[in-house]
Parts: sequence; structure tokens; C-alpha cells
Amino acid sequence: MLNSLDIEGRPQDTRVVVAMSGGVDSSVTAALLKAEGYDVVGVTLQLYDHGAAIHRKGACCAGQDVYDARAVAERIGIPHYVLDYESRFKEMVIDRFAESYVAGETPVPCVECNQSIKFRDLLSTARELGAKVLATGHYVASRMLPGGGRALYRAREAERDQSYFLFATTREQLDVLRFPLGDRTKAETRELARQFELSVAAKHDSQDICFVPSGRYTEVIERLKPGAAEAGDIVDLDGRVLGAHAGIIHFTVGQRRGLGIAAGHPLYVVRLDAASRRVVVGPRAALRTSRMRLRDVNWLGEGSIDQALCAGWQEVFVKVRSTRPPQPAWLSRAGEGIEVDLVAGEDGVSPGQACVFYDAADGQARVLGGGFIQSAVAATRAPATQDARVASALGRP
RNA sequence: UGGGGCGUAGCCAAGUGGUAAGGCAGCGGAUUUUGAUUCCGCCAUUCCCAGGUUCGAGUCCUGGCGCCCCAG
Repeated sequence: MLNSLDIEGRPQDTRVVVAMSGGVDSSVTAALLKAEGYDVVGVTLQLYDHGAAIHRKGACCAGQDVYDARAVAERIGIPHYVLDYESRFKEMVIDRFAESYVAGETPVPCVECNQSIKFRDLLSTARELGAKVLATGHYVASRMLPGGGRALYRAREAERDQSYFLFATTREQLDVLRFPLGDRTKAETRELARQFELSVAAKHDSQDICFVPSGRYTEVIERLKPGAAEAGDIVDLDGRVLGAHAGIIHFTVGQRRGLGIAAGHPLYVVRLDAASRRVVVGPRAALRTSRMRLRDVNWLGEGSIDQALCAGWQEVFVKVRSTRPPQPAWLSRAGEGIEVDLVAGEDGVSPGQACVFYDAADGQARVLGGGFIQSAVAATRAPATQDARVASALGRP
């Protein structure tokens, strides 16, 4: 007989480690599981210097947040451990974050953190603590598949869905991970926090990058890599120099503000060239991207990705940023990597960001995986190959 | 120093007698568990300077100053 976490055995015989950030979501997750009778152990990771972030609203995993997590653990009556993960967080998340910007990319640190810190290191610690399950407060759903294993789905509340940050979760990790909030709304979570009388019930949501206390991420990069911000030219699409910039790390593709060039019409960063330290700018129309090359692709759909691509391509729905609905695209193999053709195109696609695959455009679509964007190709016209694919997919000659 | 034109916010620019549009840039905020985008708000008591006409001048007049163009 499986319990509510799809584990054999009674709740009281099932040890669950809950990753408690000190926020409302993970606190309610712990409280819910405890209320169901599980053998809950709370673990909070100290991830970075809390001195620098203690006054920062919306940060997580340092200072006040550790204190809040502890208070919640006491309130609901579970053991609570604070683990010092500062050095590995710096190595796996912050350093990589800085390196990515220096290379002219725009990283998604939350993906790295979930992958290496939470779902690898913390998960292994959870196992050492005798836990069968590691639960987090992410808004994403995980369900058993009829044939065994588990699949990941978008959250019930689409606006809260955090699947974008979880695309790289492996099947093995999914077997152990649980996300009890995936089928709840934020409003319900807040209400539960009040019912459980948790001190964090009204605490405001975290946002921005947790380890950037000032809100200015370039300060973190410059502290880590002095001299990383090398000045260079701002050029237009034809290579004409329009101005100067104080370092490529200050920009990302699609960015409008901060260029300081009064061209009469808005200018956007079209691409970054780390080698020549050039920031290439152009009108909004130049931001349109129709094709991307991905690296480090994780496939979570049925079978292997090669099986999925056996016809040469696969129709999917993709998100190129967390806050937009999935849009139709074609997946195909391109040499070592995977290529994505966006049917409608998308603006502001930056290398280093994630491209996440889904099986539907709306509802609780299944997460089919995703990858990091290695390069993006500006849209000119839909390539003939794509037209052929569309025709073929529609059953036309 | 003959002729013509121009000088309005950091940039571009409307306004030709009635109490300083708009765009870009910048700043601030909202939105957002990544970066962006987007949206909202702010941004010239003052129109190169000095006089004058007028109830009233960015707008008209005079004189400076500074640019630009044409012809030499």
C-alpha cells in the first residue's frame, strides 16, 4: 500500500527530509507532511555569507531565513539541521554564474543550484539521514507513471509554475523528490501557513538572485573576478561604433536599458561578443529568434530522446524564459546537440538561458526535458526545412 | 564680415504673440524564485546672451555671441 508520497509503508515509518529555505512554501511543505504523520526532518542550507544579506528582503538561505526555518521547525515539532554549504554553493553556483557572464552568456543560477546543490548534494545528505524522500516547496508536480518511474508536470497555477528551473532534474532524482505544493495555489499555501500558525505566513516571496544582496549582480562578478568588466564598443548591426560600454557583463540579449545611446528609437542588445568585447545593438525587430542550438540536454519524455527524434523531428512546446507560456517548436538533432525551431519566434533569447520542453501549450503539461541555449540564430524567414516539417506534420505532401 | 540659415532638457525635436508637444537617453517604481522584456511615474518657472515693443515674447524688434551653408 503506497502512502501519499507514493512510498511503500505508513507515513510514520517514512522519513522525509524537507529542504527548508525559511520561506512560506518550504515551511508549509514541512508542516503538511508533518501533519500527515511523516517522520519529517527539516534541513536548511546556509548558502552564502548571511552578513551581507541579512537585511535583504526576498533573499533566501541565509541569516534571517535560517532563523525563520528554525522557528517553523520548532513550531511544527520536527528536528532541524542547518548545513554549511557555502563553499560548494560558491563553487557550483556563484563562480559559474560569474564565468557565464564573462563568457558573454546569461546564466540561470537557480537551475545550477537545484541541480548540484539541492538535488545532488542535499539529496545525498538526505539519504545519509535515512530519508526515502526529499521534499521541496517548488511549484511543480510529480506523478508516478503507469510503467514505473515518475514524470514532471507544470504546476496547477500556471503563473507560479517553477518547472523552468527544474528541467535538468534526472529521472533518478525524480524517484526520490516530491513537490507537495505542485497542485496547490499560492493563495492556498498562504492560507495553510496561517492555519498552521507559522511565523512566516505573511513573509513576502523571494525574488531576484538570492546571492546578490544589493540587486546589482555585476558587483558580485567584479568582486569574484576583478577586472572581469573590460570596456568595449557598442556597435550596430553593421558594425558601426555607436558608443562605449563598461563591460560585457553588464548586458544580456534583449536588454534595452543601460546602453546610454539616444538613437531616437529604442535600441536593444542583439548579441554579445566576448572575444571582441562588443555589444551589438539593434531595433526591437532584430531580437526575433527562430532557431536555437542547445547543450546539456536532459530528456524526461517517454523513452530516449533518440527514440523521440526517430522521425527526424519532434513537435514540442518550449519555454525560453520562466514567465511565458510554452510555445510550439520543433526539436531535431544537429550534430552533437539538439536544435529547436520556434514556430512563432521569440525575442530576447540569450545563450546560457534554459530552453525547456513540454508536451502541451497550456494546462499541467508534462515536462519533457530541456537544455541550455548554446547559440541563437536570428529569424530571417522560416527555413525551408521547417516548412517541410510543418507540411509533413500536417500530413501534406 | 557679400548673401542665406540656425541656436528650445544629455541627444533629436515641435512650437511664428497667449503662458514650453513628442521621441531617445537617464532616474524611480510595479511585474518576476534567473537575465531581460513590458508597464507606470519623474525628468526645461524656461527657450544662446543683453536690451526693447506688448496686458502678454521661445515666438516681433535692436545689438551681441556662437554655429552652419552658398558665393567669393
